[in-house]
Amino acid sequence: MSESGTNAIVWFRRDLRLSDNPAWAVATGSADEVVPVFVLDDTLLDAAGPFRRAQLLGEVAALDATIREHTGGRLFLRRADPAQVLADLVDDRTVGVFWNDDVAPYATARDARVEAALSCPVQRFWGTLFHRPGSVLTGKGTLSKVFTPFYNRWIVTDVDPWPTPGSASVATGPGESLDALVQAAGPAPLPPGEAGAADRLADWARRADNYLTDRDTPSIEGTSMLSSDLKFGTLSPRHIAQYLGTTTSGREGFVRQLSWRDWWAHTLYEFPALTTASVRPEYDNIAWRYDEADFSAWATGQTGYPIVDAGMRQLAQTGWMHNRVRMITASFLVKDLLIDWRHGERHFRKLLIDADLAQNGGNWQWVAGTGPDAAPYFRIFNPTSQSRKFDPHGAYIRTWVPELSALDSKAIHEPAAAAPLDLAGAGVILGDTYPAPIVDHAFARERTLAAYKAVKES
DNA sequence: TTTTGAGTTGTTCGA
DNA sequence: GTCGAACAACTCAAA
Repeated sequence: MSESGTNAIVWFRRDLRLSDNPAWAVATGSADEVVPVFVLDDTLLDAAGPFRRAQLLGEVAALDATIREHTGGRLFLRRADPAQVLADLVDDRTVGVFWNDDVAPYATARDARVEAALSCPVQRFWGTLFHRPGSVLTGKGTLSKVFTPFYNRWIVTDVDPWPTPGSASVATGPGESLDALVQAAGPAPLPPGEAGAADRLADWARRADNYLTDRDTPSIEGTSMLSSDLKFGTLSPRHIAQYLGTTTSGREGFVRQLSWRDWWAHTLYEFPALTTASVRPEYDNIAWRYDEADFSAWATGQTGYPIVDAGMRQLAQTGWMHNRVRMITASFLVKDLLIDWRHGERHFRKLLIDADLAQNGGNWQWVAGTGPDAAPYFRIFNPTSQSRKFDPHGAYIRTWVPELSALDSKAIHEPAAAAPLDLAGAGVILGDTYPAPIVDHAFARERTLAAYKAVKES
């Protein structure tokens, strides 16, 4: 740090980029020198499974490299309590600490604590969202509980103008080394940093026109693959939307999904218990069953429903799952096994590279029918129909459930109903090389309808 | 205040 | 095989 002149501290959290970052931009225009800081929080690190952990560490290392390349400075790294780290950095030359806010309850509590511990001004921004919470409201001034009215407002809401970066120099103190942690975690699953994100966005722009049709086919790359960038903030949602435009129905449909992201974030900000309590409280009275063996079969991809097993194995092996299959597997846990959605939410949150409290919690509540604007409870996915419809040739199943790969495209969706000769010819022995279904869907469907109906009538 | 219309991604049944 | 309607009835936004 320079011996004289003012400085501004930028606390990076889940906005791991320099471009289109309001906290960074304002800070670099507010002082002679900027100190970029990242604090590794063991609470968050421990909550992350191996994939997100490796991605996070890769992103932090990449941010350091970007700062070095573009400014000659270094990211100041510490593994400690953020309130302590930041309070120690502040001195009488510090004009302020700058960061982009996060809607997660852990983050809002932590940030309040940090702000209280600091003796200098704090400037907070909403660089991780398209529109700030509270800025997209119904005519009555409330957050819409139905998505479409939210979207209709969202799409016509003016964006807050974001400032352009200033010319401050960047401090060079690197703090602690991450090398040991990075080495232990292994390489990031996705090419990290703004460079990796820019490549993914450019790639997506070549495919986005087909989004509305291709997004439902898990065997092809029909989705953006930008979820990790939105999680870690290597891309801003505004930049994504601006880059893609809405000139085709596919692009428009994708930008609509960015609106869903804001809606869930705004919802979590207003309802911090999104991952622990049903938004529709009557559904917290459902008589969930918790069967350890069933949950384990689901988590490890051994349910006997090939599309479910394929998805759960993709998650376990890669830290990512195709969106259509996230719905199918989540529906299976809740509506076929009648296991509380919160168990599934936690499992996904642990393993997903892109796990985001608002998105994961909101979408689990959507699947379970317990959330705002959720699927009606009687709309129960049939995993076999979903499989036939969205993986018609079984290509996705064959990739992740190789013991079924020799079955033809008719038999592969439902091995338990296949002819014995077909199974034998494909080397499949139910209950041995591949599990028999752990539950009968028709029975499970009736069981779930009854359980949901029971709490509505009480 | 009352009314009206609409609601991410489904399934099943019967014609 | 394809199509439309019923499912079961509710909540919410907006006029």
